[in-house]
Amino acid sequence: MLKLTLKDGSIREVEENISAAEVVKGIGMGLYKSACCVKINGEVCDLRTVLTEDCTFEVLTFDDADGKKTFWHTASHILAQAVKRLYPETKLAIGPAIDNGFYYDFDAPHPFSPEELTKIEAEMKKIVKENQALESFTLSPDEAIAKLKEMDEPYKVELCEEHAAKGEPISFYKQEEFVDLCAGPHLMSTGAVKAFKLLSCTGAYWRGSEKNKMLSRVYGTAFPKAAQLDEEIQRREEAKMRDHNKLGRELELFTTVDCIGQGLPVLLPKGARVIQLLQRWIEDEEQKRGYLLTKTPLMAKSDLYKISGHWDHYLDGMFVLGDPTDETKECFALRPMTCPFQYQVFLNRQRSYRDLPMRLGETSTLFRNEDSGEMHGLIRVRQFTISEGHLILRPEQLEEEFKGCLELAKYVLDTVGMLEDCTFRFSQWDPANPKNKYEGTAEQWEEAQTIMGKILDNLGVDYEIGIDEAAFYGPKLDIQYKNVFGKEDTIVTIQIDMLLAEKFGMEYVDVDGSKRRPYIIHRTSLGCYERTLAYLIEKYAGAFPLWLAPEQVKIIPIADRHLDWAGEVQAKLEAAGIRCSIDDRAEKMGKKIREATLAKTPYMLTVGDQEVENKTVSVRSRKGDNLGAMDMDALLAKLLTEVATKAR
RNA sequence: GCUGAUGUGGCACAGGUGGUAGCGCAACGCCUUGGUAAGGCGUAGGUCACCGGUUCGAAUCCGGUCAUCAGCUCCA
Repeated sequence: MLKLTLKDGSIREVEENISAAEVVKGIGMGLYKSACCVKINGEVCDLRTVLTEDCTFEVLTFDDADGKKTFWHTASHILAQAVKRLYPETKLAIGPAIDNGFYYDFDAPHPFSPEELTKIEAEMKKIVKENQALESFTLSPDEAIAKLKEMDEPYKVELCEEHAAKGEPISFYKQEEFVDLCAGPHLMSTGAVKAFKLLSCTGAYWRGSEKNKMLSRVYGTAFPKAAQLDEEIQRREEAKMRDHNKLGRELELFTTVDCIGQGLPVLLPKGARVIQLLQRWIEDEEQKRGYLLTKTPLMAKSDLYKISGHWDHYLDGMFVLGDPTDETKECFALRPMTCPFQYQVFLNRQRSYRDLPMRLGETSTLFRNEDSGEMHGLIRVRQFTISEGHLILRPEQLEEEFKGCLELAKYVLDTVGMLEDCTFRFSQWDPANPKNKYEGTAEQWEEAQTIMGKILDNLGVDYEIGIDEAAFYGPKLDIQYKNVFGKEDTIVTIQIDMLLAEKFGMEYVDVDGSKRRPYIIHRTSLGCYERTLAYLIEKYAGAFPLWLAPEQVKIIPIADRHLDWAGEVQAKLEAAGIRCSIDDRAEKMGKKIREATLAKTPYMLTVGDQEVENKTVSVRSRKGDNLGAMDMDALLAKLLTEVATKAR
C-alpha cells in the first residue's frame, strides 16, 4: 500500500500502481468529473500517472491555475483535430495554453477567415460531443521521428529532433484519429470542454523568429460551463469599453491625425491637463527628494551617440537628421534617451565626492523610430515624455540610492492607484544573445547583476527574472503593468549602469584625493506620461480621481436668472484652485447633467432659485448620488480634502 | 517590419455586385427659462482615407500609399 498525503494533511492509503484517476474517483466522482490534473510531490501530472511510491497528492480543477492550463491545452488539441479534419493539408506547429486561453499555430494553405473559424468551432463541437478519450503513449526518439515523418508533420519533426538529443522517450497524445507530439498533461477526454470560443486568427512566426515562415495562429478560450464562457465574453466586452484607445478619444483626451503620422498622438486640452498635473506633481516631488532639475537638448550630433554606444546599438531606432554616411557634413539625431545629455551636467566641471550623490531629474521628451506595426494608442508611441533621472554615485551609495529610487517609484505608483497591479522584473542579460546586444565584459555584468540582486533581496522585492531583457549597458528593475487586454509593458525602470561612466570619462575626486569612477543609476519615477495616462484611463474607465480630473466641477444653472450666483460660485472655486466651468447653454438641466456625467466630471453643482436665495449649491456626483445642498465653505472643504488625499 | 482585417459627414452606423450617398447623435439657428441622465422645430455639413489605373462613367473593380485594429517580431 502507498501513503498519499492529501492537501488537507490527511493520509490516504491506496494500492501500488494505481492511476491518479482511480485515486480521484475513489475520493469522489464529483471531484473526478471536475479534476483536470493532479500535483504529485508538487509536480503537475496527468491523471493517467501511475503511482509507485508514497507522495503528496493534490487534485487540480479548473479553479487552479495549472488545472486551467491542462484544460486549455486539451482545448488546443481539439482545435487542431478539427482543423486537420477540415483542412487535412494543414501542418501543425505548437498549441499551448496561455494566460486566458489557448492557441494553436498552423501552417495552413491560407489564414482562416472569421467564417472559417465558425466552421472550425462547429467541428470542435462535434469532437467534444464524441467525448473522445485521450490516450498517452511514448516512443523512442528514433521511432518518434519516424512516425512524425510518416505523418508528414515537418514542424513536429523539428521539435522532436531537438528533444531527441536528450535521449529520453518522446511523449504523444492520441484522441481517435488525431495524434500529437505533446508533453501533456491533458484531460481524460474531450467531453469536458463544454464551452469554448475561437477569438481570432493572426500571424505568428514559427519559433518566434521573424526569419522563419509566418504561420496562422488561432486564439481561443474555453470553460467547463457555458455560463463561465459568457462571463468571459462579457468581461472582454467590458475591457473594450475601458480601452484607453477608444475611451481616450471619446473623452477628448487625445486624438491622432493621419498627416501627422503614426505614433504621434495629439494631446487635446483635457489630456494635456492630466499630464500637466502629473508632471508638476512629479517635478515637485523629485525636488523634495533632492533632485536637481536639468533641461537638455532634444537632439545632438552623431558624435554624442557614438560615445554612448547608441549609434552602434540603436541607429535603426533613431530619427536621424542628415546623412549618416556623409562624413563631410554634420549629422544629427533626435534623442531616444537622456543619459548622455544629462551626463554633461556632471562633466561640466571637476567633481568631488562631496557632489555625490548627484541626482539629476528632467521631464524629458524622447523620440524613437518604432517599427510601423508597433504603435498602440498612447502606450507605444514615437514621441513621448518621461520623468527621466540619473543618479551619479560613489559605489558605497548605490544601495541607499537604489532604495530611494524604488521608494519614489512605489510612492508615485501607489498615489495614482496603480501599484497594486504592478509586478517587478529583474531584467538580466543573456550572454548568448545572438544579436550581440550587450556591451561590457562578463565580469562587469556579473558584478552589476550580483549587486542588483543583493539590493533587491535586501529590499524584499518580489520579482521575477527576465533573461535577455537588460539594457545594453546594464541590468534593470522593470516595473510592469498590464493594460486592459492583459498586454504587459514597462511603466517604470531602475537601471544600474556600469559602462557609460567609463565611456564618457566620468570621475570624481575621492576623500583621499584619488580619482574614482562613479556608479550611475538610470531611473524613471512615473515613467512615460502618455503611457501612464493610458493606464489611468483604463484603470478608472475615464473617471479620474478628483485631483487628476481635467475638469473637476460643472456648474449647472437652471435658468438665466441664476447665472450671477453661478458666476460667483465659479469665482470662489477657481480662487481655491478648483477646475470648473459653467454650462450656460439654454438646455434643460437634465441634459446638462447627462452630458457632464458622460464626460465623467466628478461633481455637478446645480443652481436654481433655492440655491440663489440660500447662497448654496446642490451637489451631485458623477456616480449619480445626490449629495444635497451645501454652502460654499462646506463644498470647498469637501473638495479640497478629496483633492489633498488624492483618493479616488 | 511581417500576417490578416478595416477605412462612408465630429461620433456611431446604413447603403452601394459601376450611373456622384442616407439615418441617429453631435454642431449651428430659432422657440422653450425648464429642478437632477436626452424639450421642440429648422439649417448646414461628405470629391465615401489618399494617389494612380481600367471605364462613356469609380465611393463601388484593379494597383500603390497612408492610417486604424488584432497578433507576431521588436522595445535603450
